[in-house]
Amino acid sequence: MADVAAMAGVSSQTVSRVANNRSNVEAETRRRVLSAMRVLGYRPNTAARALVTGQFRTLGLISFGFSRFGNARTVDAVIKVAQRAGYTVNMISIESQTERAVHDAFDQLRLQAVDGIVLVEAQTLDTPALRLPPGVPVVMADGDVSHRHPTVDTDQALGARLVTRHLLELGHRTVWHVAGPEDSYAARRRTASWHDTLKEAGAPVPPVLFGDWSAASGYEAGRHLLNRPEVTAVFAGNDQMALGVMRALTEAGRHIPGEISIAGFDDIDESGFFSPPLTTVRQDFDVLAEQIVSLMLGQIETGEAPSATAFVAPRLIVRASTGAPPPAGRR
Amino acid sequence: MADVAAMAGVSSQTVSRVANNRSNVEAETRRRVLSAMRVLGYRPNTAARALVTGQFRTLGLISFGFSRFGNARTVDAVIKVAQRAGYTVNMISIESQTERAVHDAFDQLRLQAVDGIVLVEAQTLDTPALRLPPGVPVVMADGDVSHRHPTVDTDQALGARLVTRHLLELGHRTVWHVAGPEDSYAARRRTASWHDTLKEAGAPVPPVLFGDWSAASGYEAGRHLLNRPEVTAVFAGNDQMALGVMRALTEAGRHIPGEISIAGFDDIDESGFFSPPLTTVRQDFDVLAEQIVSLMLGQIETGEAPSATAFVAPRLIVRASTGAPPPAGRR
DNA sequence: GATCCTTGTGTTTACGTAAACATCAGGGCA
DNA sequence: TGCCCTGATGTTTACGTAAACACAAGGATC
Repeated sequence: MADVAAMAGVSSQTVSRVANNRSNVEAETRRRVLSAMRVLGYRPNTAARALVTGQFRTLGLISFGFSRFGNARTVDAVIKVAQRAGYTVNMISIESQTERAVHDAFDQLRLQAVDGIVLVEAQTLDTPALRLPPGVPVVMADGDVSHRHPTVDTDQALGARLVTRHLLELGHRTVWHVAGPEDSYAARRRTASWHDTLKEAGAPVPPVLFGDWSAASGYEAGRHLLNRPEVTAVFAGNDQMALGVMRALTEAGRHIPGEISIAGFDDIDESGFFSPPLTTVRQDFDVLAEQIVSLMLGQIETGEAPSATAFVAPRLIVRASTGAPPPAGRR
Repeated sequence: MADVAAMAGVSSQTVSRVANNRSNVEAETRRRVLSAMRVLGYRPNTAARALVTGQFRTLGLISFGFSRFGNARTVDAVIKVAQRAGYTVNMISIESQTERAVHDAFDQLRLQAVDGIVLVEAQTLDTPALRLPPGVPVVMADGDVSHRHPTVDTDQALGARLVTRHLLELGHRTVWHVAGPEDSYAARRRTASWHDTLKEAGAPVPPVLFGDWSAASGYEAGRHLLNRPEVTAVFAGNDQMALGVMRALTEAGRHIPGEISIAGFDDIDESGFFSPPLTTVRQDFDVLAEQIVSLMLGQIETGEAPSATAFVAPRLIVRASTGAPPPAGRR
């Protein structure tokens, strides 16, 4: 920086002003400084800048691996949006979802000096009232709304309602449900909404089967469903479990959707090519990420935590895995 | 830090020594300082530390989105290994795979001050001899070996060989291939190895069909294959394309593996639950990540770039989508 | 017993930047 | 004409840390 100042014949402070795009620099001076910067290949030192300003233009992101489709997509989208806003993303991936692990991750990020922290899939924590160390802006993605931090999430309830209604409208007497793990807030909301939608429609509410989001757990659930000849429609908490259910049924010679209709949630890239292609719910992760980052930047700038909760609407994608129930005689 | 020094009755330099775990501090003094640090909730300021040392304990990672299974798994594993080594990972996600975009990402990471940069799936670049700005250690994951940077990758050739041989040994006269995009180095190596394996076995080499890794492109390829009654075995470049091929065949009433055998590459989480479950090749991303990070840290410490190329061996996973060819009469 | 090395500690300094304050020239206004 | 305000720029300082150097005390070596 000193070299640039010398070459341009100005003080280092003026160079700083140009580097930060301040207004009060004469056009001619600015031009000289910029050209000197280019010639010398000057690039501002982030560490020194951060030392003075206390700002790092970096966001921390804590996530629980990429195996859940929604997590991977959310992380990817947040990174891209943050980049556009001139922020870099510092990632931490946690194996176990204990409060302790989250705290450690939090500590590490604060050591690494980030301006704010995004917590993806925060709901799977032991403690619903997670106490995070104060002093850093936080935004929860896909988290429990009761938290004291701003939260952004897909409208899980709406998604589950869309699927359930779709199946009822096809003529099914009721819809069975393979839920995600009980400690997942997203899973709980999907399940609650499925339950409410059935109630509203006056349909009987069958017992819930629980899975863990994996295709294997869906397969298990599917094996159970085989013993219930009255089942004609199944809503799985995500596409992987739907795939597992389909596999179990197909293996047993059941025809989908002729005998049983199956629907999922997420619309992973492969869903359109399952046998048969899967009816599911698509989330808009790009919009989700926009909201997350904008809430975060707002907090960083104002220093205040809005208690806002933003919901992003999902969309029903109808494919070949759902259809009318078989005629009563064949059940 | 000054407060800690005052409370412990030592100089700030001694506090610094304790914080950095230097040896030359008396046990008693160390104890006093540590307790003072705890009481005051002291945490070292990364920016100041980086300003002095020029080290950030941060790795930059450039990746092309998470849609490719291998990328997502590699990124996740690298993050976890880096964390264990006390490094944080700063991620950049690029949409288009042009040299220009990579350069921009590189610049941004250097601004954010990282100690080294990992480039995931570097092979899809326009220029095989990518010229990266010097001065920062680089490790390529899944990249062209001809580059001047150390590279770590799965042994793609071995994987393709395992699948192809497996199919030949089942009695198939030859094996068709749905390849990944031509600009992908991984795809090229899988294809080349498939080709060589057929040659070695004296089997005829059918024309290659190209896809873009997506299930949709696999479906396209599958439709083409339907016109070729002589096809009894297909090796798809990844599991998604294999799924697409299976979908096309199933739709047309073909039985897998009774009439046609299908194999993939990657072993994505869902592959075991396709209809039928998919024979495929599993890569060990954890080992891959270990190698990447260790090569990186080596470079950072010594300042020298080893021209090493490390290959990680994959493993064949045999499931129900492959079997003996149909008897000649039924072909 | 003198010299040297080692060990534990303190003092001074530099890292590169932006904030705070200081200065100076020129223009508007009474 | 004199005052004050504004805009462009320079000067000084602080940010929190670790490196470099200094120094004292004690033990080992000859």
